[in-house]
Amino acid sequence: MNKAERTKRFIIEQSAPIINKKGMAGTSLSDIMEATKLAKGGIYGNFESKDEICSESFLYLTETLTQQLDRAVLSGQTAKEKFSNLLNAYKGIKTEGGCPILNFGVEADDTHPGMKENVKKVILASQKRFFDILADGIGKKEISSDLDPKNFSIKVFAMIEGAILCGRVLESNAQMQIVLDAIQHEFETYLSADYLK
Amino acid sequence: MNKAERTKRFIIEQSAPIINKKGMAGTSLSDIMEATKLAKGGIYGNFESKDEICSESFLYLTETLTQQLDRAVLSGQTAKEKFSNLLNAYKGIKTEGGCPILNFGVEADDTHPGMKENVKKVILASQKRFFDILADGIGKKEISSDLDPKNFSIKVFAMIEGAILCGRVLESNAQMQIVLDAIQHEFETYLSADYLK
DNA sequence: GCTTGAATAGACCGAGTGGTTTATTTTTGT
DNA sequence: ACAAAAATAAACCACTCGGTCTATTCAAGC
Repeated sequence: MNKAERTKRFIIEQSAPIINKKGMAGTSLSDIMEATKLAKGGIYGNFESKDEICSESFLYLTETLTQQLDRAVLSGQTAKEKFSNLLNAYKGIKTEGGCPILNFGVEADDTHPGMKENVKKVILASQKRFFDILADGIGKKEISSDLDPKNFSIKVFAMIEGAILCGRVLESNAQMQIVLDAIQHEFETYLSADYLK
Repeated sequence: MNKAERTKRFIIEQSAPIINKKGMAGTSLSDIMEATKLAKGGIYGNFESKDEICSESFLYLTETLTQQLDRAVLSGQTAKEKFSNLLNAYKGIKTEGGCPILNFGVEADDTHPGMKENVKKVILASQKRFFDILADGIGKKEISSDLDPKNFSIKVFAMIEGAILCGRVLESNAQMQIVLDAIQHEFETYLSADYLK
């Protein structure tokens, strides 16, 4: 990684949490300059525009998140373990400023069609992460085929994002805990007897 | 309602959907001037600051919403009817720019403590609307006491807000429909036999 | 170790920001 | 109809915005 690449990465690392917190419109170049201690030229030598910094920040944030979640899934053997680990990973995540899907999604939906496409991809990938675990578990008779993996994935993802919102506004993790417990409980009702420890 | 009050209301009516769409930071005075066809003096004669317009816009949006939802609840006799009507009302709502709880909540959480308090109240009131129906239904033996009204309200609200986010970003109502159907179905499993038509 | 090209700081740009003031017009109560 | 009060338009304010440009500094390849 040469100097330019290192600087680019450094700028994104410093900017991403700020943009995630204050929003794209709410973050100014001077915010970024202050966070990076770089002058304007140093920023624009590495990026075309503020928009580009926002895009790459979103990518950076979601990649970090994806890594954590994927690792949690991989650390499980059975579908039950994978699902539970994934759920727990969502609880453990500590992205400064909250979930970037929520933050960027809400801001982009009416104003930034390009960014909306990025968020769209991440939402579908997040739901697919649940879906794959469930579909695989059903295929292996670990999970009852009464469970509709598509609908359940959608429901679980919606619940988690909603709980993140509530958690941020209410300044409490209580509701997230309630939601995750409920999901875990409902999931277990679909487990085949052999897998219910 | 005298002229001043009418003008104030007019400005809020015109501004609220814009702020709901573009966000507080993303909406400029000139946006509001253009929407109202008023000059800057006309705006600042009626409001102290842009912040005040944002606050009153949020109040206006949520009051409108609250009315629709409360009306849906009142139009039902039994807990089952009330709950189903409320769920359906959420589907029918057509607030320009999406749910203000989501929009304002996400933008305010890290930057506007006052606004965050406003959103907090509306979230709790929204959850309470579900809670009251459920608690009442349980009291009247219409709903099984196996259902925890507090946890279920939280779960349902989170799911709906998450589904709104997905609907906006994915530009489709499909996920909202899936989520509402799932809630309705789960709710019905708790209905006492007498009330299951 | 020098040359070359990349990286940087900071002055500068025009446009737009939220907000104020003033002079004028419009509405209102009598 | 008229006087008082409210409402308005628009010029004006200082400041910040995103973005450009140039002169200088830096780091790397030979």
